Amino acid sequence: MKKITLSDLQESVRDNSAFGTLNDYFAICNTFFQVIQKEKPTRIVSPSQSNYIFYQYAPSYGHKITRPLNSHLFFETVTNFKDAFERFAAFLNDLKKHQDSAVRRKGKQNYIDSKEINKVVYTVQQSIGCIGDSFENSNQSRKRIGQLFENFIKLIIQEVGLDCEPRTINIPIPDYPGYEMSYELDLVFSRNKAIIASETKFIHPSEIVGSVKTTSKDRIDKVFLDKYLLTKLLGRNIPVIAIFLHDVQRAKRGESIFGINSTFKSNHFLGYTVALNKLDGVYYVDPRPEMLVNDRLREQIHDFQQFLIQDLWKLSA
DNA sequence: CCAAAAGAGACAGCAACCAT
DNA sequence: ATGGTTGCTGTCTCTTTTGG
Repeated sequence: MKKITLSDLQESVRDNSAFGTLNDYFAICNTFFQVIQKEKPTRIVSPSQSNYIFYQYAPSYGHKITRPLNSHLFFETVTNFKDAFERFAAFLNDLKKHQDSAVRRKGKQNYIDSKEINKVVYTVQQSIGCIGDSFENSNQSRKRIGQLFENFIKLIIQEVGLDCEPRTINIPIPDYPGYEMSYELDLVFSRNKAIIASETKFIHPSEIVGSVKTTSKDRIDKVFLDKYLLTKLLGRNIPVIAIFLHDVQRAKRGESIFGINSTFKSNHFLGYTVALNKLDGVYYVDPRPEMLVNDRLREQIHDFQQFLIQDLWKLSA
């Protein structure tokens, strides 16, 4: 059998046809751990925040450094991850069967309390991110990582039984007859199966718009603007939610190149909330500590697991 | 008052999609 | 095919705020 290397994984990330099912995501992550175990890249603990670590790849990959990984969420070992992914898949199956948040009453409370859903999603996506960080062409990697995260979330939402697809809609511009804006939406989802296929250029009242990005950064503005524009130009309230993986990046901190920076602009977030509109849900797989501490932020920002178990069902009820 | 941290903005190159 | 538009994200740099 051929030995699997990091460049094989790079190949997979570049392959646009390689991620049609959740199992494809399991497979690449699982393989990533095998490669890590074999090639043993240097593991570095961030001096500025000790729960974040980096891997540094071998000389043959240019000593490239991965993105920061939150060790509270990242599994790091093959067996732990394998078991956790199986529990994750089984839980999605339960959600699909019951079609509401009631599963939490059926002996699943321990699993829910463990917050393992966030860990599985985080580990899968960050392992893909780490593979991307070994690319020669970093911009190609960024593009693919963003696409793969969007696709991953789409598959999860589909897996619990909803319709969910990216969509480009045309919004008519009032006062300018014949003119319309073309507007790309990351995800549109609904429990109302039949309706979606028929109205692909518009948003049906039962549908929710989801914006999916790995970090909010300066693009948080766009999410608020989406809600504002869609609601204003379509003449009715359009529910818009946002799903982010995290909001940290590596940064030089004094002498060290292994520092951590937050990329979440909390004051802009609150400013947009007041001046434009409140979003219908903001979810992080790896929330920043301030989001859980600050009362204003805590009202609006929750973790991804809560979206999947509770809010998704309330929103689309 | 100064150093460090946080905030904000700019940028890179690629990809997807669409109209022509 | 071609060109225009929109979108992707990690890092660098510059500015502002913080805290001792």
